[in-house]
Amino acid sequence: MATIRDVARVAGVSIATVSRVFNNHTLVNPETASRVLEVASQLEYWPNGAAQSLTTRRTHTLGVMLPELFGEFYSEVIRGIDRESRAHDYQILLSSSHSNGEEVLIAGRAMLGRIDGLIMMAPDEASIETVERVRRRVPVVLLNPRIEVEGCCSVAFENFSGARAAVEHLVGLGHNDIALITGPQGNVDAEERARGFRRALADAGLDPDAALVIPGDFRESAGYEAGVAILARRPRPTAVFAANDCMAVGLLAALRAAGRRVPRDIAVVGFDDIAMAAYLNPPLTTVRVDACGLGQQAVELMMGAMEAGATGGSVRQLLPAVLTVRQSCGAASAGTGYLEEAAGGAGPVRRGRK
Amino acid sequence: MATIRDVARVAGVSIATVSRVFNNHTLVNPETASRVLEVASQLEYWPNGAAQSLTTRRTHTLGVMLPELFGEFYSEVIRGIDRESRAHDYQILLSSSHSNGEEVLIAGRAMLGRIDGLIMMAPDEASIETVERVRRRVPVVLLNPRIEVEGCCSVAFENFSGARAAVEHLVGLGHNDIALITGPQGNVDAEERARGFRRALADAGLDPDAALVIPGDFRESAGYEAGVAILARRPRPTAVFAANDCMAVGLLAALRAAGRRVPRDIAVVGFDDIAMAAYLNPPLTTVRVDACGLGQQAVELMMGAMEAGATGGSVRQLLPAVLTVRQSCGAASAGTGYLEEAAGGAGPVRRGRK
DNA sequence: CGAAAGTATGAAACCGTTTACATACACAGC
DNA sequence: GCTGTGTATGTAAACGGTTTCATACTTTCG
Repeated sequence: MATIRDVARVAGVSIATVSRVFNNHTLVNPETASRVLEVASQLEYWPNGAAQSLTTRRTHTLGVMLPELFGEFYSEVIRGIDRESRAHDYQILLSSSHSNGEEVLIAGRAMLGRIDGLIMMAPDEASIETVERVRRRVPVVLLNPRIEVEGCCSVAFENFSGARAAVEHLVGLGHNDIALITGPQGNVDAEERARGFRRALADAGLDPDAALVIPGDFRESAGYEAGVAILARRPRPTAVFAANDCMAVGLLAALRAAGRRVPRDIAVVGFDDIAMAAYLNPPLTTVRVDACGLGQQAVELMMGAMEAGATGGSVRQLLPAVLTVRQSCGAASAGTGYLEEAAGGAGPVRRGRK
Repeated sequence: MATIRDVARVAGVSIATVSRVFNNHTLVNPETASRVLEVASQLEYWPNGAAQSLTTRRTHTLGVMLPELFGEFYSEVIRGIDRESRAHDYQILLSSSHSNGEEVLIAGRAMLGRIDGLIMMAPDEASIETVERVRRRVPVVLLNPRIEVEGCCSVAFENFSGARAAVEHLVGLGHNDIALITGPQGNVDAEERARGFRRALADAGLDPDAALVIPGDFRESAGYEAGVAILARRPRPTAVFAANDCMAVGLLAALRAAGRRVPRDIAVVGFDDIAMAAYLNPPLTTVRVDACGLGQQAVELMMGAMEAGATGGSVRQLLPAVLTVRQSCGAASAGTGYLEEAAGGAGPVRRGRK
């Protein structure tokens, strides 16, 4: 509760001097300084953050806005952001699970004056107004943006080429009736992955429009239901590409419940490479994206943008999405997925920085 | 960049009126109000958060401090905090991965004046000073505290009884040579779980000191190494209790790599019930704790504490830890763990709120 | 010895809000 | 025509810091 004034009074100096001591700005008499420090610690004086950022216009805080905080992917992103922010001495102000543009606007408003920059995940049309308004005061970095915004940096995954590689792999294994379980409509990642799926089929001389496409929503339950639908289909597809791993998990469960063997009866490929993918039965072939790295990249771009101020251009960055072959696609001949990766005596692998 | 003064000037009113319009405080002439609103939107005026919290002394932000942001457990906790905060219109200021007391203190200092309350995870001796200092200004809620702090609410899991139930279950299945893989030294959860382990053995007439205890650190790799050590032991334990699921995952991998079957050769029980536990091969018997619920509870206690101000007592809350029997312990006779839970046509279960 | 340069500190303006208090006006009741 | 009551708005003082500029006191040096 002690303010800078209290410290000044007790120490017998002016508030300017106290401020100088705490920001070791200009040279202060060492004797005075130690006296001030002494009094400050006695009074348990801690500078008030709000007041500081009001005058300095710096908050040492990064705003983070997510559409939802659901599933492992998002928490990995946050972990990446958090880790990198800490390295740069920034804290993060989190606001998530906004379902519509109005909410996003309110959240953005609440952040204003409290952040030095904003990292926004998967902005869509509804949140574009917020982005524009925030952008006029602090730098904004977009994660997997649906639409690029003039003057904003962005980081995204190579969803398209990742999905294409996955489906090409299935085609290469001899499959020519491949089903797709899509992500939620309107989701960029989902759409890009669907586009990659179609392109791979087309490139292989197959008709994308003839393929079975089941709408999903990135959740496990959607995968389960899709599995039921796929099993009912005649002729039955010989392979399925799920637009994310969560749905692949549900799909595997549905197939198992029906007594089908994977990959013998049906091959399955997912997307994301979540932590449990390697532990599934069978280990899931999927496309690996480094969610944590995405967050880190975003922070690094942000640091650059803050340094450059309004003069900096807007960097667009693409992070790789790499096909990771395990057993659910039927390509791997031996090993257990987990062991393959863990082998070498070094113990289990961890997905770490970069 | 427009301030309240700009709006006032253009609209031809005083700043007080503008402020009143935005806080729809006392009655303002509707005509004046709409004019102010009009000007404000034209000027893209957004109130400055830092300035607001300086005068009102409310930030609508909760501080969250974690020792590390690693593994699914923590991200679940954050999700719970985030979700509940949003419901109460609070944002969260996150600061994590502090390795020593000094860092915690700095982080706490940076938060001061920016938060209305602090939720601190797993505080130890090193961070106690920070807690004490913060506590003098805003309410503090402790998560799984190593030491209770006078005047702080806290939420924790019933680690002790959960672990005891797990080990009792193994004993009930006929095991009398049970090994323990511990968590990191100094971690409360780890120690409580170890205590539950010993108690269960003692209650069953077995000597806790005779049991094989392997020090771990909650990471997968520690579980793997522990597995190797356990297999080398003669006579070989017939069951293992891992202090968390991550280590159980590593353990299972080590056992599989050595060609041992679980639970036929060795029974395994974990703790936490992370998402992948039900998907492991075999599905992992473990003790379920609701990490997300922990976060939510913390926020609810915080809301109460903020309302009560300094007058409120300090609530201590315990959340249940429930044994969840799957197949790795050898008790379940049929089903696949996943299917058992997912059965009923309702699709896969999700761990949701409460 | 006096001017110039350097060091240590204080006074006061400012950051962008909220809010207690004062003021101004309109209208009712006597 | 006063006084009393509402309503609508303005003035100015906080809130807790940072920072520019001014001031006072030492040194240094020609």
